[in-house]
Amino acid sequence: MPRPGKNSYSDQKPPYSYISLTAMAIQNSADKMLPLSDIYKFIMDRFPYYRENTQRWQNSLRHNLSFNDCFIKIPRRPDQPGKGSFWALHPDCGDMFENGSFLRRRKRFKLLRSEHMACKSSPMMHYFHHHHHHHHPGGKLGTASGPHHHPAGPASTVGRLPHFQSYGGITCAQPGGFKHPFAIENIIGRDYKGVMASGLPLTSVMHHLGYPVPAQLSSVVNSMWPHVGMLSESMGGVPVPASSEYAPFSVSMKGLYHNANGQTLPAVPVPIKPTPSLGPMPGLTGLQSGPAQLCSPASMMEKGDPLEGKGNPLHPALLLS
DNA sequence: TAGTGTTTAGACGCCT
DNA sequence: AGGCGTCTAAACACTA
Repeated sequence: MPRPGKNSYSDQKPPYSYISLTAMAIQNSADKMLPLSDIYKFIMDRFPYYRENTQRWQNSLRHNLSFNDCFIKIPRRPDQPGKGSFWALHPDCGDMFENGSFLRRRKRFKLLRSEHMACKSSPMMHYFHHHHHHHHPGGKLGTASGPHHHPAGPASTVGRLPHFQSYGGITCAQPGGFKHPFAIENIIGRDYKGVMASGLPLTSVMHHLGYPVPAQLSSVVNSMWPHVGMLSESMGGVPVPASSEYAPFSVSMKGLYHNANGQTLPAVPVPIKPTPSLGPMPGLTGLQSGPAQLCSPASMMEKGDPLEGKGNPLHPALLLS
């Protein structure tokens, strides 16, 4: 049984899918969003295997970003020039992975067509188009590139909310607090909790984009995403739910409502996929099992769990520490 | 021009 | 067998 060394992955392919690797990179960032180049960088820094054949895997990675609904594109602010957009995790993608492990993906995160349509024509979009169109001189808000015929789901940015989708990955709650060895927290590093505790995925992105978030948004949120009503109401001043900590893969609810200075922030719409079986805020109990809709970071191992088949895999935490 | 983003297509393995 | 998820390749468009 080979024990992991610092460079254990140097000559072999890490047991993570590109989705996992991308999710790791994004989760590891302070703002929960990264430009493509930084995602590349993260992967190459952590996994020497990917320092070669860059064209191949980077093409695949880009494909995944575009193809998978769990990744959302966030436009750059005018004062942050550069190539490409930022990429973040869809707040509803958390449950993709089992036990918070990046080695196994529970299910594919996919927006429904109706959700794409709803997003596209949402009043929220109108709001932001109206108030913040200046952020997009190019006007390319998600390249609406015709009908989606991809069998596995629309890959274009149609229906994505270029501004709003940027909650930058409300991370995933892990029911029961179980820390899978391949969980993001262990994979990325010890400061993960600190990052998560201090970061405001939603608001940081809002700030990043320079958007004011008026209270009137609450009503819009309620009309668009009734299932997040609790969230919007809470953000309007109602105290946050008692169980506001969702370790290890979650963001404190406080983080959603308060900025770094402890100020209460207004509502921010979170286009969480409607899930009839869930409560107002999916996964807020922190004890959910089953079809939780919280963002559980990923664990992706599409080709079987190495814990089962190939023996105990190398512990990523040992690589990253 | 290089990097970025989208889309299509084929192949493979796993699961039901 | 069929569905699904992933990987790879490639073509193409857009943009800094």
